[in-house]
Amino acid sequence: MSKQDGRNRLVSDQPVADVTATVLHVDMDAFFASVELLDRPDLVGLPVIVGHDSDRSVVTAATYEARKYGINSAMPMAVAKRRCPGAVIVEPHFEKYQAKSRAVMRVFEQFTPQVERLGIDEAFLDVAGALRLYGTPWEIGQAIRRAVFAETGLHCSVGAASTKFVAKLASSRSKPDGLLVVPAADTVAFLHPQPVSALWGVGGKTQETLENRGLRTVGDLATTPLGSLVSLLGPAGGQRLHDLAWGRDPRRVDTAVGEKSIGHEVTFGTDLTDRDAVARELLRLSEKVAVRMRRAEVQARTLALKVRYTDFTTLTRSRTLAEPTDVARRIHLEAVELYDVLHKPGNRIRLIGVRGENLVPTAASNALWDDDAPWRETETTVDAVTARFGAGVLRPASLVRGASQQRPPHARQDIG
DNA sequence: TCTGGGGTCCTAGGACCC
DNA sequence: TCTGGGGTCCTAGGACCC
Repeated sequence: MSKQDGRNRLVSDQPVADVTATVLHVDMDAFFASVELLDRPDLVGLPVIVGHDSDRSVVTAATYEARKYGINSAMPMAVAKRRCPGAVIVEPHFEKYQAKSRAVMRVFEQFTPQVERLGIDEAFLDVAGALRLYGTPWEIGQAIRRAVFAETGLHCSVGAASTKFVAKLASSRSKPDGLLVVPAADTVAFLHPQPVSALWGVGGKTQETLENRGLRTVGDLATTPLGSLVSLLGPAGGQRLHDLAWGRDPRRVDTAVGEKSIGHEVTFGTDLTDRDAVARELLRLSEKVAVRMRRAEVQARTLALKVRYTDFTTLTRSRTLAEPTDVARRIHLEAVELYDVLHKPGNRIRLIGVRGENLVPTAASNALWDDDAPWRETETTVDAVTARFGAGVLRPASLVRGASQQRPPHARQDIG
């Protein structure tokens, strides 16, 4: 069974026979920092911080040795350096993390195709169909941890439960390098002593709201009438927290979760005041966004601009287009127009960002003007195009290769 | 202590339509 | 002349997560 160890972890260090905890959450331990240590074995055992060593940056990741000094990710680098002046600061290498991430995900897929990636260094696995082949969730969890280490040299922690949320909480309680199985029957007993901040979606603000009402543990939330939680947190938030407090989490492991938006943003080393300098940055960001959208074969129906001023005031402005786009110049044009409405001489811009939202698959609309794709006039394509742009678009001229680069004329008019 | 960059989800108000 | 309710879309802001 599970037990608390000297480091305040909860771990299942002996085999657990349970077969109800078929949702696994695997979370890499101090992922970015651990990847860096693979190339720098001389730093093992030292407090290491991954991040840019500059005024305006924050900690991206920290080894457990650094965390002993109270250093956490998202903490301002200046604060981290003050807390541990001897810490070694290492520049991040995201391509390296991406590569390791792919290697780790491939290990997961050896155990089950039911893998839902969650960010770069975690995943949910539904192992219900793998029990016959690989044994109990406990045995599968241990096998995964061994295989990940053998394949990548990295440690991970595994939580096993009957729902996603409890599995995720279990992995976090078993860190680092642990495994915790929470059988379905033990769920409520496991949850109720936890602090409210253990619940998914309870951050600093919500925690404060709840504690002001005397609600400190998950058990407190569970015994609070649903109506009280709803009036405190809104209909969705109240219902969700009440459900989670009783271990109810209807979300299934979903292998096909696609991106809902694609964006890039940048914080300047020195604030910008010049409108044209901002416009140039917007072009750079627009190009990055466009490239990623084309790679993902999606287009954005809505474009959003984000601006943060010196005093940290943050504004967003967005516009929904008459037809979706993945073209950098077009994204840039909209972003600059949105910015020009806000621009005032003397404004000091700390951050600027561009994001494409309301993503739609590229195929149907692009078939009209994509020179690389041979035009195939099928009934379904015609129907799809007609539904989107109206019948007038499908004039013979627009079907000629070469002329196809032109957008349907009327699609231009009602933009903006 | 002074706050990155990638995202998701929720709320609320207004427009618009039936 | 004054006034309904529901549904959907759009926009802006904020909390939260990794």
